Amino acid sequence: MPDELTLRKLFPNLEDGLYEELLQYGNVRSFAAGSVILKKGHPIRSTMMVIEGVVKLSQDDDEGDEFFVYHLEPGQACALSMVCNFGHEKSEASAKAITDVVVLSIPLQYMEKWLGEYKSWHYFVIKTYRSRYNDLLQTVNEIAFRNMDERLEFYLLKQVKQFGNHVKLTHQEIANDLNSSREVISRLMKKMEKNGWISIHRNSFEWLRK
Amino acid sequence: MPDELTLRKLFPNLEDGLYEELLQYGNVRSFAAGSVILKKGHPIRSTMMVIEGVVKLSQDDDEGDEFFVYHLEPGQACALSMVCNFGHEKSEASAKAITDVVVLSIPLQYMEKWLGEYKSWHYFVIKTYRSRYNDLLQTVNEIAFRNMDERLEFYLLKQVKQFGNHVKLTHQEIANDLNSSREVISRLMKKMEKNGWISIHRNSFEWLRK
DNA sequence: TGGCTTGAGTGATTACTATCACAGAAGGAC
DNA sequence: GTCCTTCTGTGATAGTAATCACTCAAGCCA
Repeated sequence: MPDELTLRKLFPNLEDGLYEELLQYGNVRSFAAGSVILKKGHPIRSTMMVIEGVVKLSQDDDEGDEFFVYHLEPGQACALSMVCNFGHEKSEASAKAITDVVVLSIPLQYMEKWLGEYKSWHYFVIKTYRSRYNDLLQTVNEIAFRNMDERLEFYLLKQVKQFGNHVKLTHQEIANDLNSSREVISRLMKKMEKNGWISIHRNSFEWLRK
Repeated sequence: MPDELTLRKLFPNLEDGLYEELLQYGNVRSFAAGSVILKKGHPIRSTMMVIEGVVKLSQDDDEGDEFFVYHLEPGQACALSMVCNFGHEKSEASAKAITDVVVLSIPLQYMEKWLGEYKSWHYFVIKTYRSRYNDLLQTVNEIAFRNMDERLEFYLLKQVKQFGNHVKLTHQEIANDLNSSREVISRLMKKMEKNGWISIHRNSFEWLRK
């Protein structure tokens, strides 16, 4: 359960009154590691501000494949769930709790109301969009121009940055995130291990290279 | 040279005073078809609102390859050039005039000033982000999950939607936009022609399918 | 008209990735 | 320990796209 001090640390530079309203009208919601927060095709009724844990955003296709787009960490908010004040669109992507997660869920009417009342809020919203937009651009870059070995390297580095040198992921999970196949990932990681970049364990790997 | 009426038509629902300020402080800039409006790596000093013509946004890699991301048409604005009020970032992408283009260029200080003064302006900015964000998500979807034949079909349809049934593009240009090669595009388009979807001319093609 | 440039068509080859088919290893359950 | 499930490693094969090497066609222009 977040208090005002936590909010101030995670989401700095908002107006005083806004912190109070966030606490008053936001709903604290917890998700266990592995659970689905937002599913493709479902309507979005609130904005998520991440308080604790890591949320994985994926782009889904019609066959149920999930393509990793980016992580949200504490202090970040979901851009997808900010679009809906202008319509009642459905989610194109899905969000999943990777670790245990606590979010502050802001009902859309407040989301919109505060846009008019708090300058810091609309800066926050715009900043959120900007960050997620840049993340997406980088993703486009990688899948448009890079081969699987480079994409895997970028991907693993993102995981290491998020979870530390020892990352718990199976080859199958990595393959899903990159829309590839387990065998391909297995081979490429074996090569990285031979080069001394990583060491491979069951269900996890360790990043060795500086 | 746009007048207030034109602006009102292209960018509806802004406040009265804002139209006047747009005309007063925005700079009208024209670009000939084919010229480069914004280049990767250059700092962004203003926001572009498209008045006339079509602007192509591309994501560039380090080797100079350009990957088509989306079109901007009259009444739209460039999300990329809206990020900079929070820093002095450089462009990750490039913008090119496809037809003769007229844009209203808004210096960043006004861009930011109006965010505080005009509610309609920050809605406009957020709406712009939202649209471009969704465009990007669709792009990710296509390159992550689709084969070249499907991506080509999507691509050609986007061109047709933008320029009408008869589109002037060489196979080489299409290949560049999709980060593919001329021969591949040539073969796939030949197949589409055999299926009666298009007819191929020198420097152009025609969309036949309903 | 003939040369020249640019764009398009097509076969052959190569590279990368996906898929199939297993074998073997690790670890939990009993 | 033994069984069983899950994860990983690896060869063989197939499919898609990129690259190479040409030929041919269209249109300019002198």
